[in-house]
Amino acid sequence: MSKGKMKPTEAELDILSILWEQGPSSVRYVNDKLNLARRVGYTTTLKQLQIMHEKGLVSRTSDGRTHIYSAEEGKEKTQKQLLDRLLDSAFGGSASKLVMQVLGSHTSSSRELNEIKALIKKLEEDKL
Amino acid sequence: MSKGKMKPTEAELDILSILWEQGPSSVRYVNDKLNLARRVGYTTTLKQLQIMHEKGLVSRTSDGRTHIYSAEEGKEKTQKQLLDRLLDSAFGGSASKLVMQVLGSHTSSSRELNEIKALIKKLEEDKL
DNA sequence: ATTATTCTACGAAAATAATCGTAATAAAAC
DNA sequence: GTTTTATTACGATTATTTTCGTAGAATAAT
Repeated sequence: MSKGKMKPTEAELDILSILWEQGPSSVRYVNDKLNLARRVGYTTTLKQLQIMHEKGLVSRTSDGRTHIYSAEEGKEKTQKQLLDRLLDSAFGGSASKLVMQVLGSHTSSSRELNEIKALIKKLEEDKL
Repeated sequence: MSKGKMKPTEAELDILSILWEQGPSSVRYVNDKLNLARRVGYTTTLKQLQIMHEKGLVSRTSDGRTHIYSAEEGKEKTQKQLLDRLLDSAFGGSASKLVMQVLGSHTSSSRELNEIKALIKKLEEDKL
């Protein structure tokens, strides 16, 4: 199963988020976390993780009888992949359009805005 | 069919992009455009547009026998909806994280960067 | 006016995603 | 040691999305 550009589905992304936040986790843990947001059966989560394992989205080790799953791709890589998809499909490839959109409709702290400004400055300098 | 928060699927988004760019279009036109990127049968596109019409994603008028479809929701509203979804599912709700990601991995022109800077400045002023 | 082309409508198949039930087994509790 | 609980494996079902074939009607071409 080549670790190629596998695009996670919605449900898979929910699970990946948990693994990113928590690190290696058991099915039980992931399922409990999922159930904070919506009702999902244990075997559903189990099956999802098994499928994700086949796809190479997660790896797993054994702790006694139970399996411990970890996100295989880093958070950043997957985020980039999803962003690229959206950028392409909904924003005609214009990163700045996307940025304007999201900055305009979500509040960011001064600290966050400063970070963004710093990045822009860096980008401008690199351009010279 | 209430015009509520209908989330377009991938294939629907492809079509909406075309309608956004081109404005009101016939099935033939949309299908031709789609086929520049991938092979899709005419009746597939037709059916998609019919379904989107039922969902209220597009409206249509008649030009003789042929139907002319238009995107019902503005581009911006749909973009925001999709961004919100991604922001939530993959970026834990942090707009700045998303912005940093996308700015860091896609080139933007000086002009675009200036626009973004201007927006940030405005946001900072509003904050006072 | 006959034939070919171009539409829409509609059903249904194929593909993909998500859910769960049951069985087997291991571990834990009693 | 027997019963209860927890875990994996796996098939099957359901739901959703995508695709297309066929039929019938309107238009265009010959």
